[in-house]
Amino acid sequence: MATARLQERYGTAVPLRQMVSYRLSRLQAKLNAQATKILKENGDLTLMQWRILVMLDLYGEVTIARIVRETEFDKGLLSRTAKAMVQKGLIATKSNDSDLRQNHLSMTPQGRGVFDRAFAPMRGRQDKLLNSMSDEQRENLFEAFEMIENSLDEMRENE
Amino acid sequence: MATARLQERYGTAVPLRQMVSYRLSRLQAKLNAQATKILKENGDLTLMQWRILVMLDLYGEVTIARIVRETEFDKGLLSRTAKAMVQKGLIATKSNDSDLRQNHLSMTPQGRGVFDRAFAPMRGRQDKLLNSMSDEQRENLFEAFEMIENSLDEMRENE
DNA sequence: ACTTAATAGTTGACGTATCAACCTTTATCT
DNA sequence: AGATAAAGGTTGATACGTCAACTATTAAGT
Repeated sequence: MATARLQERYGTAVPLRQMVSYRLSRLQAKLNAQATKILKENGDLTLMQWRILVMLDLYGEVTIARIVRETEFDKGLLSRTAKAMVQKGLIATKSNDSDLRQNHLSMTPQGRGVFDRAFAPMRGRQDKLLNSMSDEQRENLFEAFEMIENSLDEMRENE
Repeated sequence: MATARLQERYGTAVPLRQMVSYRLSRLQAKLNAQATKILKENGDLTLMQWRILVMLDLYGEVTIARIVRETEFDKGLLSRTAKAMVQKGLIATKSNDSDLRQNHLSMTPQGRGVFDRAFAPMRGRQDKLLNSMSDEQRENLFEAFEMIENSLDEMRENE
């Protein structure tokens, strides 16, 4: 493989369009920028703050460890973000008597208000993104995500 | 992922699996981590350094502005990365007499050597990722990327 | 029971990405 | 030509993500 590439080699690499990692990182950067902007304009949340609120909306009350298990976000980042959210009055913490390590997070009414305000535009943008494709395409896309992720997880194990 | 745990949903939100932005950012984080590791072990490049080398391999000689146009990477980041690569002897710069603003980047032989060494493992991982799906699935995936990106670009225009 | 391992969470260090300000040089407009 | 805008590139401030070290608490192993 490397030997076949010894001469003229402009374009020996895969074309840009087909570079998975690059394509994804570019797409993700755009999604990120858009979400960040919408959130800033609708309650001034950061993306990670929004994500924590989503978890609280989904599960009602969660620990940081649970969020880590569900999402694989970094626990350090989560810890810092949660701290800031408590200071802003968006969430409350409650320690668990039967396990003193745990710290349960929950939305405050104010947090709920901010979440509700950001929800519609965030949902709207997601729908716009997905509405450009058919149900089947959408399902295929999520399947592809899973396949790639699985294959990444596998590679990580075999080393 | 923990599917059994996902039952107790009282949120208004979409289930996690279907949150495009979240799914993509997680996938991208994993791809990123893997690539970073491979590059570190095969010549000690950073991801951005690798990407610049890929551009040089594809196009022979490029300016930063050209890379920005092709990839939409941040020009500040590119500038800094290129500077570091010159110091490491991976690339050379040559100013253009007919336009003194421009600065053309090209690979040094050493840069070529490093690129060649990293190429096989990087290509291998990409193939592994894509080989887990059929040609059709693969094509659909890239199409989906394009659709989402287009719909993002559109939204950005309409505001 | 007691030692060791695992889990929950916090913190600091560091690299990377993003954004805006700025300087130069070239294009455009009148 | 002269003024203004646009393009190429650099730099600084700042936010974000990642990793590892560390404390406290609980679970497991023998």
